[in-house]
Amino acid sequence: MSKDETTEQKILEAAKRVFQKKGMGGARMQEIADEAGINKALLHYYFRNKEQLFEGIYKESFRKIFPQFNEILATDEPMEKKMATLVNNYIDMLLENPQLPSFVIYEMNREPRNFLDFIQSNEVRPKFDILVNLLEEEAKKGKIKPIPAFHIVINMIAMCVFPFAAAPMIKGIAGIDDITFNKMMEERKEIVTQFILKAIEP
Amino acid sequence: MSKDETTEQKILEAAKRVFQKKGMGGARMQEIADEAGINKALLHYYFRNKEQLFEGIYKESFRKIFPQFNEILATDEPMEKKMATLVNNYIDMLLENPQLPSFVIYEMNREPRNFLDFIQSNEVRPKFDILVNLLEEEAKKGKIKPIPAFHIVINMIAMCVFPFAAAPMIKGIAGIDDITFNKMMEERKEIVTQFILKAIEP
DNA sequence: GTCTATAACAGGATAGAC
DNA sequence: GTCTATCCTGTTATAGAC
Repeated sequence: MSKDETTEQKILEAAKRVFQKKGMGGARMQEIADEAGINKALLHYYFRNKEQLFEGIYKESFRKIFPQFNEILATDEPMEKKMATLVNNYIDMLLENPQLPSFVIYEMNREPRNFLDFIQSNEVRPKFDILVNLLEEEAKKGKIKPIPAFHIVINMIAMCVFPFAAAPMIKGIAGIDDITFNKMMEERKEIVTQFILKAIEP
Repeated sequence: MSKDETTEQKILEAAKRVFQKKGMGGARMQEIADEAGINKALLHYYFRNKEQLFEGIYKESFRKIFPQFNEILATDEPMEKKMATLVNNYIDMLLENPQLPSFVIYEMNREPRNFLDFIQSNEVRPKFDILVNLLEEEAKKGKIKPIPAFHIVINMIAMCVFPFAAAPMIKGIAGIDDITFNKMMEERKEIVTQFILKAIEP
């Protein structure tokens, strides 16, 4: 943590770590203050209350976890290449933010209303339909199997995201450490891409 | 809720609902008492404390979420049939316990040590290795593609479990209600099975 | 902006009557 | 077994000095 960060930045980083690990309910303002190297009062000086601090972190998580397919899909690469890039980028993002899946899954289930309000704001609305449309077109052209496109998208996201959400289980059962786990996830980029492309071959 | 349930049963059912939705940290003894139609004091009469009540619910969840592959895999059906049965049974269980994935994912990330202790007790230890072994044998025989078997198993579980963990997102984005969601998950039994079998064809 | 001290409250747990 | 009332600890939030 560099020393010339502003206090606000330090707070936000600390809050991110603590909230992502413990969730809104389990997080403690004291712990966030400690992590940021300040005290509780100053925390409240910057963010009136816990709720407000949480909202910021929560929204930021959406921006990352909902892939913005637009740029990738706008290229004129063939579908196979686009799919590979999507999987690669998504797994890369998750390697950098491994706590994101469990955090968002917990919060969206704990307070679905809150969650739904967020994703209806234009700012963080996920745009799966672009990918769904692409797949449907490919199916019409007979270039892929006519599986309902929505399920293909869910499968792709599931295979990318789930291992991170269930990381403690995978590490525990396979008996591997963090470094080996990360290597495994690197491997998955290629494996998941091939798995999907093979599955949707006509 | 039938009226001749014992109080203990009512408590356990209420606790299950509340804990699965809110987790250990977010759950309130008051809320569990309300759901069970009793008061807090009586809750403590039956279960000394929150921790103890929680542990029971948590362990029970493992028993359900870790498929005991043994019986299914012990049959002499062909591999394709076994895979189909696994996916069917797993999705059926999840349709009956839709909150299970998000609950277990949250708790295993919140307190990994606790989680690891549990799955090392023989009672709830998952037995993925049986399926891994089967797939490796099939690969040796050249009957399936030589993809690392561990990844195939993760993919299978991911495609079954993830949609339930991320249900609020799927419902919100697709704009569907619970009934439509459940129908979609029924659909997935066949779709996921075919998706996997196609993907691992030699 | 940052701190110490403290108010205000929520939530788990217990005492004791019935 | 079940209730009401209460205690006690931990946590959020604020007041006020520097």
